[in-house]
Amino acid sequence: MSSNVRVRFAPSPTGLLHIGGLRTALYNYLFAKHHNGTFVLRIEDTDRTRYVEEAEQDIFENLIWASLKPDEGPATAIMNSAGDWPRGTSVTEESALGEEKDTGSFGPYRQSKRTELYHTYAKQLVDSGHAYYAFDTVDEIEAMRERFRTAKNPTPKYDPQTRSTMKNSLTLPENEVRRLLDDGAEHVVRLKVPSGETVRFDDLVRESVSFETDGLDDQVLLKADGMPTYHLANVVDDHLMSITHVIRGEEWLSSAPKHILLYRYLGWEPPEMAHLPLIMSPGGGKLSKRKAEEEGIPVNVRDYRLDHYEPEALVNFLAFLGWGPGDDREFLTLPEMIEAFTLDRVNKSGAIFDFKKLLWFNEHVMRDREDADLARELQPLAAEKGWGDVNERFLKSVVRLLKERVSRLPEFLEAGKFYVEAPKEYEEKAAKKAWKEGTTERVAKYRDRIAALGDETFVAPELKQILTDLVEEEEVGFGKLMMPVRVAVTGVGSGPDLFESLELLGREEVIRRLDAAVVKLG
RNA sequence: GCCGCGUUCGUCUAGGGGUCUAGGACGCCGCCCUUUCACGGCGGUAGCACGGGUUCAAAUCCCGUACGCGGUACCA
Repeated sequence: MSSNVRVRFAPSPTGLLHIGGLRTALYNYLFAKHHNGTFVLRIEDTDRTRYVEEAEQDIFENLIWASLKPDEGPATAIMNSAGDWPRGTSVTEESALGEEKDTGSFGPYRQSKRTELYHTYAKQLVDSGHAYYAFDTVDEIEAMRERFRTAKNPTPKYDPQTRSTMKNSLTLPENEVRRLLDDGAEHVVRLKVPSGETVRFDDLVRESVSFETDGLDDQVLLKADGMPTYHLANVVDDHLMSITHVIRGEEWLSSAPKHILLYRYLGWEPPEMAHLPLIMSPGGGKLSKRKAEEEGIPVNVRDYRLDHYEPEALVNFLAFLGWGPGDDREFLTLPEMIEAFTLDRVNKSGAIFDFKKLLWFNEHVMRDREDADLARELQPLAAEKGWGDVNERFLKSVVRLLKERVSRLPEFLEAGKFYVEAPKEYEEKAAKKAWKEGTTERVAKYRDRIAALGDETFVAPELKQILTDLVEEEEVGFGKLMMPVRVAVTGVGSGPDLFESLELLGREEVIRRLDAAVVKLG
């Protein structure tokens, strides 16, 4: 049973999907699903100068990777695909934009394909006296700002005061306006903002918000290139697409009153609005690409996908940046989040991106996954890293031994490097601490005893027993032999269970490494 | 500058007049477990921005200040 709740995620294809964008999408998705509603994807490609070819594709891929598949959206191969997308893989080639039909009946879902609509409504606004044509060039507007600029007002607006000095259909005689229009003179359509009014609305996150219209400028609705601005397009589309709730970032709060005015002048009921707190950089300020990367935080969702982060972890972490279920749970599956999600639990203040906490979520998700599953995902990475044709069974053992000590999938390859490659050198501190008087002799003895083991008996319990017996005979502590063996075999002083590791390496390899260490460290 | 929004441990948050000597989580520190390191378990550290009100009572309501953030484009 579906309700009439309809929300949209409306990114602009001006760059790769940003982590903040993903959170906005997530909250929209959660809200929609919580109410059995519809999650719409709309591409706001009205800025032709900033259009980035690969951006749209990137948005689709990453939404699907994060399990936030839109119910309605533009026509693409990936949108029409089954849904599950392989973790951590780039799929650009295989999923090239297709010519399939849109999913949903409120399309087209790309604003660049809806321009006639915007012109119709812009015309309607002009005819009803709530908008007007303006013929000023960019230079003329700049000159106006220069003219009215004062210390108190560094950026004069195009508003009821200044518009009377400009070239527009409010100041020009009617026949002149007609002539300019007929001649195809470059022009824009501007919203005629009233003076002396208060626009108030109830934000679902912030409650009552109000603005004085005197603080607003005559927003351009239709640009000279014929494209609408965000303001017009978003209002027209949200209405035509029957969007019931607009859930977007706080950076839009300031323009909300202009939207309210547009709904009013178009004679439409505005949707409910919810402005989400921004995701902040640890150093302060909106988490911008540059700022984040300076602090070592990737901002593109693609980076996380290609780096094999667990999508469930990223989603869980992002959900908690500005929202919480209200109880003590920290780990929630997507269905659990859907169940718990309400806008009144969304916070008002910005949330700083805590990278360590993301890693904690990632570790948790990884440890919950099956060894075989992780091994399968690891295999291509291992091959890439030059691990040779290691089989899945071997990788599964590596995963089992290392799972509790890595934060991200690729780290298996670093932490487990010694499983495929003998140490070239020994960590100095560890070697010095392990290799003392008599060590060489003891290691040699251990080497000889385990060398005598058969293939079936070269197993962890046996290897441990032999070492235990030997330290007893030698009357030394367990670590006096265990640590040197560990350093000899792995090169470092810490790591996963030694005997399991020896078993996995196999007799020949272990003997080789022990011999090498006796020579180098003895 | 102007407009708007915000402010509980370092961070994410619970809390919405008395049950708050403010709860949980990440991080950090310590202890335990242990063959090392981790994992895990236990414990600790640390916070209501400030100043005025209102009230018998305020982290919670009101006002102001400070600070932070956003907006101030023919970008979204």
